[in-house]
Amino acid sequence: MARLPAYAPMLAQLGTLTDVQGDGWAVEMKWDGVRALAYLENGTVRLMSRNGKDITPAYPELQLMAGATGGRPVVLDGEVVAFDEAGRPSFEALQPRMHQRKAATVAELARTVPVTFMAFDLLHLGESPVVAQPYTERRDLLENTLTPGYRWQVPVWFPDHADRAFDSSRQLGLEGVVCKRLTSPYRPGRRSGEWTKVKNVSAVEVVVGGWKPGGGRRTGMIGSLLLGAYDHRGRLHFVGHVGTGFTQAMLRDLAERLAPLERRDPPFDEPVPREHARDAHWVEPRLVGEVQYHEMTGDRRLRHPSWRGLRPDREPAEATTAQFETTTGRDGDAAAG
DNA sequence: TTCCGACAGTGGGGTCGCAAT
DNA sequence: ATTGCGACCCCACTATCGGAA
Repeated sequence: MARLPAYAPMLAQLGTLTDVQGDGWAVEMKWDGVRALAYLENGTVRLMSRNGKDITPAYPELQLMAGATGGRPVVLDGEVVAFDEAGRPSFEALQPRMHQRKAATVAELARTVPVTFMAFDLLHLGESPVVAQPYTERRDLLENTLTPGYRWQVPVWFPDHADRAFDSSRQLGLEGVVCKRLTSPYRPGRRSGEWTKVKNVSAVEVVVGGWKPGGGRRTGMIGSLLLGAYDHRGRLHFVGHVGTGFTQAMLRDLAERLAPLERRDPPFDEPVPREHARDAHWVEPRLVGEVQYHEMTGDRRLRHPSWRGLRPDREPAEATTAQFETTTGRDGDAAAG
């Protein structure tokens, strides 16, 4: 029997809701997990990461999926997802699973969160590639080929109305939506607007409490900024770094503004972890800037932060941790004591 | 001519494994 | 035993270049 050919996953382009107005779109929820192509043949499941690494040993429970196609060899595109107690996809819950190089023991598995494979596309069926067929055809084939199981699903898609689906994704605490052209073929390894992702992002104001020098092309310039926000008692908390989103001009401007604010000690009212404090230059917490981010991590740090620019119209006191609480939902402020 | 896509290179949070201390 | 570092996973972003539109 012929071995299944290797594919590279098609990638989505980042866009906004205005990019996906009108007819002809399939709208799917965006799952916050690990992208994987699943090769099902000869009673086994082989999982390959976006970069072509074999990640099969990390997710042994997905081997059961091998029996879900009636013995037909297939290549599936999907996302490996872990869910938190609230039933929402949680990249944080998935992280302990991601680095497994060898098959996990039963005892190890019992201590971790099980994963679910969300199969959203079909690239190969039996002896034939189906990548040239349009989205709708591939989805029909997928739904008729893969029998859903306890640890794998074929998530639904919606025709058009990306705005409504996007609202739902926000309410459900999901990452956003991915819109795909109904007529588009699967283009392995390519990134184009035929797949457009629209992500839930939040913007907050933060105080610059320090900076770290850059390396490589950023040698002699700012590498990243150390950010803070004030709690309701006026204590300045460290909320992470931002190292992207700057243009060359912004980096020069920031360096000029930060130089006269330099001080000896960290301005934060809590210790900054040593690995973050190393090489850091501290400044008076006067500069307020806007940062876009995806979510807060369990350590109350910004995930996927990017710098938007200075906010000279804001006072440092306006950069509050309360901004984060409204975006993360539950909290309870127990950390303050 | 302009625009798009691919690539390289910078930066982030996080985990794990290994070598140096 | 601790620490530092790179290799992975997720990513945002800038700057550049060649080719398509």
